[in-house]
Amino acid sequence: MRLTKKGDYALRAVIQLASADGVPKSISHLSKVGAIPRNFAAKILKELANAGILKSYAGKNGGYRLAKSAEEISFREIIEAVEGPIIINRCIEDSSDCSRVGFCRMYDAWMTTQRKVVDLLDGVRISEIIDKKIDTFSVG
Amino acid sequence: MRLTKKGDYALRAVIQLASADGVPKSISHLSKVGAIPRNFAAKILKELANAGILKSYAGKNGGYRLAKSAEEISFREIIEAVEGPIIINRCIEDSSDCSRVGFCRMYDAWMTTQRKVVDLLDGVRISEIIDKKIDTFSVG
DNA sequence: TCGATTGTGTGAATTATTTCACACAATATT
DNA sequence: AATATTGTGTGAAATAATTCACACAATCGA
Repeated sequence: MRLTKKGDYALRAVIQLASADGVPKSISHLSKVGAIPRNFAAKILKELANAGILKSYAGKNGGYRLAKSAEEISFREIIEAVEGPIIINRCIEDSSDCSRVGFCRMYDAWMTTQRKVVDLLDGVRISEIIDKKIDTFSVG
Repeated sequence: MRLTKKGDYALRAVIQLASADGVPKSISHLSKVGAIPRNFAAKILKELANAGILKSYAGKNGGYRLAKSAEEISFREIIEAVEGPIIINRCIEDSSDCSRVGFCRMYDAWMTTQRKVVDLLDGVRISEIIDKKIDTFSVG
């Protein structure tokens, strides 16, 4: 019932890039400034790019930048990109996993709760974080 | 970002007991009917009792029953009883864990989101599940 | 072409979760 | 009181998930 470090790292990186004005930032830089282990950062950034949140540029002066505007990127999108779909209870994901299919009275309740939580996280946009400018500088 | 099996099991047991009209049900029975490994069930039920959600009765014909009404028991309460406090992001729980304390722009956003999620889960009451009577019988 | 950069795949280390065993304490029924 | 039944508490084995390192391939810019 908590965000993994991977998800946290992903958020940090995206926040960082949202403040970069479209200039690509390298894995090493994002790793350093976000306190993310280098190779783990590489894997995470790659996944964010696969999800269409970031865009990668290879070669010198390359790196990652946002693939769309900060208004269009939500907490949910980032979290799901690296952690997989937000599934509040397994039974929603794969009911074959549950021997009680068909007569479990919890299913509807979970479906409803699930949707509410996802909507909630979908409502939190990266732009909201960025707008709260803090003079201390950088690190998302 | 998902409920553990332990939390799921806890919910099942409570739902089951909420339909038992105050008659104590044994660990073995709850284990069987809820498809919960026996000793794991014992541990979970004990924790629910410690949290004041259930009440235990030793001896023959003993077992567990609700300690209060189904209206007073929420998803949040049950989940927190067995999984510990719902902490959506570690930094909220223990900021010393984060090297970025003081200049991280995410903290406020997490605090707000955290509160919303907890409120949401607190709003889901066991009675809601029970009220949706299903003829198929039992197992929460 | 050279050097800096990203992409990929494997797997190990670490941590968390899940499961269970075992010995003991408490209670109710007879 | 005896006995069967229930819960209590500790801990540890088994599994699964998470986190990260390493090595090398591919790509771009100058």
